[in-house]
Formats: sequence, structure tokens, C-alpha cells
Amino acid sequence: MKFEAITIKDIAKTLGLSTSTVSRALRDSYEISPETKARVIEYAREMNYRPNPIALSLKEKRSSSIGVLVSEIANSFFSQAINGIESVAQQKGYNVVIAQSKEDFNREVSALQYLASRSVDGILLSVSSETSDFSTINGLYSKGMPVVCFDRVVESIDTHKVIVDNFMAAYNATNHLIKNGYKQIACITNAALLSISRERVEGYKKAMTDKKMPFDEKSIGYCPHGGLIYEEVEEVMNQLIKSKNRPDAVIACSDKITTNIMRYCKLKKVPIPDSLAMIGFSNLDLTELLSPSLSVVRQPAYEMGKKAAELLITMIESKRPVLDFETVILPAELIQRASSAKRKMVK
Amino acid sequence: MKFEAITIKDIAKTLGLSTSTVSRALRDSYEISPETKARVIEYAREMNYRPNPIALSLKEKRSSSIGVLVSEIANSFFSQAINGIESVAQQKGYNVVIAQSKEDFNREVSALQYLASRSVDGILLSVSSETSDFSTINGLYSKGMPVVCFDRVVESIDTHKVIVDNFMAAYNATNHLIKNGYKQIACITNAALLSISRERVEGYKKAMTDKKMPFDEKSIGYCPHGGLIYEEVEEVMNQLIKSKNRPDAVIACSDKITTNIMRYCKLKKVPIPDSLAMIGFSNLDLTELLSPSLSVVRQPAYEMGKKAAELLITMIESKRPVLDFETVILPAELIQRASSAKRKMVK
DNA sequence: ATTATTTACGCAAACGATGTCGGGAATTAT
DNA sequence: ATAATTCCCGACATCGTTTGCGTAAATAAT
Repeated sequence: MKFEAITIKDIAKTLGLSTSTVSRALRDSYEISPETKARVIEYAREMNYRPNPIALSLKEKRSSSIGVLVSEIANSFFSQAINGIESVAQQKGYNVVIAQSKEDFNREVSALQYLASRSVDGILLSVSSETSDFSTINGLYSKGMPVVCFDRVVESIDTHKVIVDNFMAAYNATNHLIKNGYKQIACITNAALLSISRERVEGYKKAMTDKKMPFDEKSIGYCPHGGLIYEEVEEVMNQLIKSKNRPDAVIACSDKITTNIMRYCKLKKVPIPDSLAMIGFSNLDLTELLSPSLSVVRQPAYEMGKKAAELLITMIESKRPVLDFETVILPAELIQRASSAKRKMVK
Repeated sequence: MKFEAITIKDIAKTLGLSTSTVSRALRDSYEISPETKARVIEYAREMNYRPNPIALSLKEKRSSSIGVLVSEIANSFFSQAINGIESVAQQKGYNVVIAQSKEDFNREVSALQYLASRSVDGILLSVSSETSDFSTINGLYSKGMPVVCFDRVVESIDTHKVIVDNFMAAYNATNHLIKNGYKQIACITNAALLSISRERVEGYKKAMTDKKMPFDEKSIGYCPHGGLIYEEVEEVMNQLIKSKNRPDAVIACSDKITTNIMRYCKLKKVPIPDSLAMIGFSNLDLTELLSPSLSVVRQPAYEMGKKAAELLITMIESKRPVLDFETVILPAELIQRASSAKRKMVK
């Protein structure tokens, strides 16, 4: 089954003209007589002619499309970011090709390879949590593929980056828990080597040391798959709950980790916040409806996507190599709700 | 800034061969001597050569990509469906271009036009709630563009369709409320002309009449934007709550309507289920964590996406026009939780 | 009337890859 | 030794579109 669209050739044939004349008539060239123009335009409209973008791409060496590579679409942060990306792309005449890595390094590499081979003009990238080898993306970038990183950035490549102030976000979230009277605060985050993990852990550590709170490396739990798998969160939580210094509060550093901790507490009947307070990074729009209503760090996902897409399109359309790179740092929003309410003074 | 990939021409030039020879060597043609083959393959590997898919598309008149048009990516049902689509596409060598209508008819038409103009080999469509004029999609389909509808189908085109048994899903959900003792059951759904709305309303009506429950058209509320806008849900709820026959239970027929009713009840302090029980269509994976835990009708979104993509690719790859169409009807799952718990006998 | 200019269009090349055809050289058959 | 066959490879057209260049006819300038 095949869809055959009408081409300039068809128009030329029926109208007894050459393809060049038709092409020029459609582009309203001064070289074409008004009568011919009218004939061509009328017929093209009638037949609902649309230029074949593939032929254009081949000729122009650009596809007017951008690739987006994220770990998972079914994640509120990323789907909101994609919304932002789409809004810009649509407006600037680009279309968006989306690929998912599912936090899997091999899938990431093959997705990049695909996007690369000239089918997209640029790439918006948020690396998978497994990725520690950046040679694929580095290779593409050094060959001239415009790349903008967002959220999870690659330090080793020098390009535009759009991130959230992860340090401050985690610092503020931790501080909020401290202020509300919690003493043993744990931090559960993504894979250790991810930029967002490192920055968030730094923020957490800084808040803890600033306030001279007790903590050690055991207070920090890592989820190599970003919490995508319930069991990895369960394991980390089991460790923490059973440890000598059982935490009375936890800060969850990703969307999936946040919801999986809630699930864990529900299953294990750990009351929040009385037995364990929590605040989590999340972009779900119904965290207020959870039981208990959830304190969250909310990232400006839509704006991040928008900004990243704008930067990418600027790079793509720039005539000369871009050398001056921007790192846009947007603030996250701290929303205080019941899950991190003031600690009840027991004893 | 431009990314210039290596081409067959470049290889031909450096190796002192013709492009045809290089092409044949890479495709392992018997016409090429083993030595030449080895030289070409080795050099291509070294330079990380990849055929330009755009050139291929132009020649083969196919792009190996499929378009997906949904109302909104940031919707758990659709993002899960897209996951299913992607899994099939990836495996069959297609890539996925995603477009959103945002429940806006004009955006839907322009997205279809874009996808159409030969840049995709087929389209997976779930129409927007505003759409009542199907001429664009009908036109494309009649010109030979393979289309598979899923979830929200277009009756007027005869093609493969993948849906949920909306009638039974709504019937069972309503019955569940009846069994749990609720007397005045309202139904809030999407735009009236959407297939899913009609089928779900039919299921609701059947359950009500079967059990001789009182209801009239005023018990049914419609949200033209599919609940995407809080205010439209608010208005419908206000009407219902203030009506003479105030409902004691409600069935919400879409993801967004479900969460917005919960939000409404929280804001207006309507206790669930004591003052208003509810069950809603939802594919969120944390409805159990809501307060109260939410009874839901869960659709097999991933499977639907998978099946729809499989059918579409079959259509695309079929040599002769497909005439025998399948309508796949999958069952939805009813999950009973606190929000629709047995009615407390007041009075 | 001759030349210069404008008008309005067609021809051909290009983008990258593939497939058809054809042909020179080497090998085998007669 | 000549004819037939095989082996390798190159030239060319093609997909749809744009664009530089060429040019016939019409008009304007001399």
C-alpha cells in the first residue's frame, strides 16, 4: 500500500510546462508571467500540492527536524519538556523526532546513531543514567552536529546547556526538612555519575554540613536505573530503614524515585510524615492529591524544553560555528505540603 | 552550523572507484571482487559511513517512519500507548514522529497535512475531541495513506481500529457503583461526539436502566476539551452538585477529567467517597497513592499502542490494498479502591 | 532597419543512493 | 587462433525540487 502525492512534474505535464517554470511560479518568481503563475497556482491548490519535504531535505542538506532523546516519555518531567520543545519547533517550522533510551546505554547509542545520519538537523539530549561513555555524542558533536543538553548534561562537551539549579533545589529542600525539625535526613538519588545526581547530592551535603547535621555516605542511596524499577528503590529503602541511623526524613531526587518511595511507604505501612517525612523532585500535577499531599521540588520542565529548543535552533541556523555557549540555569520551585510538615515532638 | 556526513561519493573518490561499485560492495553484491569489497567495507567502517536515509527515502518512496497523532503527550494513557508503538516501530525498523493536537481541530489538520506530505509511511491516529469534520483524514486515506485509528476512532473510515471495550468498561464501572449502594450516579465524559464518549455513555446508560436506576440527560456532563481545562470540569461539577438530584457518585470517563474532579473535590471540600463516590478512567500508575485511593478503569494502553503499530506496519508493507479490516477490542481493567467503597448508610 | 534589452520560459545539474545496461579485460571453450 | 563466456566495474538514469544559465521571441532604443 502506498501513498503517492502529486509532484511538480505532474503539474508540469498536465499544464504543458517545465518543472522549473512550475517551481518558480509556485515560489512567485518575477520571471514568470502573471497568467502562467495564476494557472499553476490554481491547479496546485486544486490538487492540494505540497512540496515533498524529503526531496527538499536532500537538496538543502537539512531536514527541518530535530531529534529529542530522553530516558522515558512516560515521565511527567520529560513529557512536559517535550511540550515546550514542540511549541518552539512548531513555531519555527521544525518537526520533532522523539527517541527514548529507557535508561539503557545501548539504546541511547543506537538512537543517537539513527538521529545522526543526517535525518535530523540537531539533537536535544538528556543522557541516560547508565551513560558514562560519551564517545558517540562527542563524535557527532565534533563532526558538527548541533547538540544542546538539558536536565542531564554531558560535562565533556562544550555546548549550550539548560539545567535547573539542582544544587540550590536540593539545598533548599534539605534545609526545609531541617527547619521542620528532622534530624536524620537521607537522600536518595539517581545513578551516581549523572550530573543531576552529583549536583543534588552536593546541595544536600552542603545544607547538612551548614547546619552541622549528622550524615555520612550511607545516608545517600543511589538508584542506577533512576528509580524506574521499583525493586531498586525498595532495596535502598530497606537498607536505610534498617540501618542504625534510621532516617526520619528523606529527600527523593527524581520523579520515579519519589513515587516509588511513596509506594514503598504505603506497602510497608510507614506513615508519612510521622515515621518518615519526605520531599521529592516531581513534576506530576497531582502531587497535592496524594496521601499525604506531597512536598515537592518542581522543575520548570516546559520552560526548559522551550529554552533548549530555542538554543538548538539558533545553533542550527547560525551561519558560522557557534563558539560562545550559554548554560541556562533555571530555578526550581519548592512546594511545601503535608509530607514534610513540622516534626511532631515525640518523647 | 551543519553536520556533513560521509557519502558514497566520498568513499568512491578516495578509493578511486565509482559510486555504483561502492554501493554494490557495501551491499555485498556478487559482481564485486572480494578484494575491492574488503577495501570498501574496511574504509566505510573506518569512516563510520551510514547511508543517508533521506536519499533512500526519495528513491524508495518511503521514509520508514510512522506518524502518531494524539491529543496530548503529557497524558499517561497516550504516553504509555506511544511506548507500545515505539517498541514495535523500533523492532521493525521504523521511526516514530509524534504530533499533538492539544484537542484543537486546526492543529490536528495541520499536523495531518505535515505528516502526510510523504514524510511518513502511515499514520496512527487518535482524533481530537473537537474533531467532527473528518475530510482531511478521509482525503489522505482515500489517496492511499495507511491509517490505523486507536482509542478515539473515526467511524467514517474503514480501516483497522484498536479500541477498548468502552461499553463494557463503563457498564462495569457503573454497576460497581450501583452494587456498592450508590443511588444517584452521574457520568462525566469527553466531548459528546467522540466515539469513546458515546460508547462509555451507552455503557453507563445500560447499567442504569438494567438496574432501574434514576437518571436523565442532566446526569451526564460533557467536557468539550476532554477535561484538559480545569474550568470546564469545575463548571460541570458545579451544575451537578447544585442540581436537584445531586449525585452521590460519579463516573469520570477520561484521565484528565478524573484528576480534575479529584482536584475539585479537594478544593471544594467534598469528601470522597462519603459525600461523593467516584471511579474514573485513568492510566496513572499512582492512583493507589491518591487520597483517597482511587478506583479506576485502567486501559491496556501499551498493548493498544503495540497492536495499532503492528496493524499499521502490516498495512504499509502489504503489496496489495488491504481490504479486510480488523477492529481489535481489548478489555479494560476495573480496579476497586477506596474512592468507591460501599456507601455508608446515612439516616 | 538594425541593435539592445527585456520577458518568459526550458535545459541541465545537483543532492545521495540504487539499479539497469553495457563494455573492456581476462579466462575458457572450440 | 578465434569465439564465447565470465568477471568487474563504470556510465547513466532515477527519485522531486531548486537554481544558474541559455535562449527564442517580443519589445524598446537607436
